[in-house]
Amino acid sequence: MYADAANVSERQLQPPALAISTVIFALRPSATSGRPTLWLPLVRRIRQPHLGKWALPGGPLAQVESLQDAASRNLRETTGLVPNYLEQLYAFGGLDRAATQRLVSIVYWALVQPDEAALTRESENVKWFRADRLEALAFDHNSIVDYALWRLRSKVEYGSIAYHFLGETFTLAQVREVYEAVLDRHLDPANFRRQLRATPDITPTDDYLQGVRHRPPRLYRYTGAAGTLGAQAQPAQAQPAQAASTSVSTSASTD
Amino acid sequence: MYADAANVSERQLQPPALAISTVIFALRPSATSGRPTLWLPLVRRIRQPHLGKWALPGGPLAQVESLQDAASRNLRETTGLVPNYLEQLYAFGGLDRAATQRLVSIVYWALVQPDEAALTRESENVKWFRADRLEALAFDHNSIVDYALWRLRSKVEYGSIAYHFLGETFTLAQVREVYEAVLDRHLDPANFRRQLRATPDITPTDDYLQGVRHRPPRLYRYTGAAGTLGAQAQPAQAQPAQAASTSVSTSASTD
DNA sequence: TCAGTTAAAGTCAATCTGACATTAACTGAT
DNA sequence: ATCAGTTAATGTCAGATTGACTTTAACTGA
Repeated sequence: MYADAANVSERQLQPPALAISTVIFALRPSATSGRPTLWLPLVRRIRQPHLGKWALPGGPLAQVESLQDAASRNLRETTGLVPNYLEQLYAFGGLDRAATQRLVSIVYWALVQPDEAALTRESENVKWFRADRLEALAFDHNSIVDYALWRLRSKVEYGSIAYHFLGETFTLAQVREVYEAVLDRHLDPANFRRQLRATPDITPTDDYLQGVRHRPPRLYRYTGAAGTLGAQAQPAQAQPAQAASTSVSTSASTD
Repeated sequence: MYADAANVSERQLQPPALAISTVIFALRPSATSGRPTLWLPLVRRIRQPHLGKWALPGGPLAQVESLQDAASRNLRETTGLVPNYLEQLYAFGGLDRAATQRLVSIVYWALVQPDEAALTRESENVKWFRADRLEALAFDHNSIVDYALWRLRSKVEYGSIAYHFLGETFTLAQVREVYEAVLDRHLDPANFRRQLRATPDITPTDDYLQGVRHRPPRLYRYTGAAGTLGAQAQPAQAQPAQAASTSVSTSASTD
């Protein structure tokens, strides 16, 4: 649309191309063990460069939308997903990210609940992959996913984003499974319970999960700050950092 | 150079303008109390929009440099500063950040040591300001500074960046003063000492600070991971997140 | 009714934290 | 030369937190 007729010297004068991509995480049962594990959806490249390889969903930034809106819209268009957690990850701008042009990618990361993830418009060119068993992706997308995984792990250790993997109500064991899948280690059920019961943001309901072949566990609900974190909240601002709850409304912010 | 002759419909087709800015922090003694407080350098706008207002140092991204190199170069050119800590803060891309054009700013944040800060090329158009007493800045730079302050505080609470405010060797009391200035609260000297002595990254030297009118305190040295953090290190990657120690070399990374 | 399973609550030692006390080492003033 | 003032450095102790483990509760399916 604009980079096609440019020769090298003209290209020098053009600003770098700007793209938005998103790393989306969801928990799905492992094919083998059945335990929940981290998965992410990728789309197949249908043009050069890297034609045929799998890549993060993404696209150019339209003039009339904010960065987060661009990420949200692109996600919906390419995969059908509407995440309930969406936050900026990092701006990648290395010189040799793309062979044909100077490309700066502003990357977001998102969490979706299992029922949402099940609605993905999967196809020949859109598929879910296990996050820990990725093949070679297009561009530098492998290292971007690694960085997103690192960020996910540190945020989970901090506290209050694990609930975005779960539905409205959940058992404490389900929360523990999220932690175990993300951090990749076993946690003592009794101690984990004690800690969760000590945090004020997670409230017991009067309901119990039915249909299990043992004592029915109580259901809980997350009642912390709106769509996002609790421990270290980001400052109330006009446009920036905020991880908005797009399940309510993409543009409705808390201020 | 490129946005000047464009009418509205042509502008729609152009990619958003890309700029790099940096929030630089240093500790300087307060004019009143003498205690160290947070300061940052700003540059006065010499063109529209916001002519005459103070703003974060920044400028356009050149085609041939990485994002971090662009931040580093721009900093050196506008203020003369060469920070020993430089990390990406956030990409700001709201629709109404600049009146005349769609502008996406990738903002970095930096820490400089007092002796480095003293070398600033101050002038009519470059001045240091107390971070907690800022007037109305150009664009959305007030909220960007607020966000950078929030990030600085959370990173300091975590652990190992406070040393980038200090020189090669330092007393434990000086480290405590950094914490107190950044977190803005009093810390018990005895307990603070106990915690620092427990971390392996901070090693005692055989030297003592001379010239004080009381028992001379021992000097320590930071011996943790290279230029950046220690507690939660970012994954080894080709281009991205890394906060590089530019006092060694901007491009020399650890991998 | 019993075996199997997980929920839920409790125990206990080890560790960590915050508040505070004590002693050490220097300077500057009398 | 001694003393008051100041901060360094170490120690004490009660209360909170953590990790490992035990016990009892509540369900299902054989």
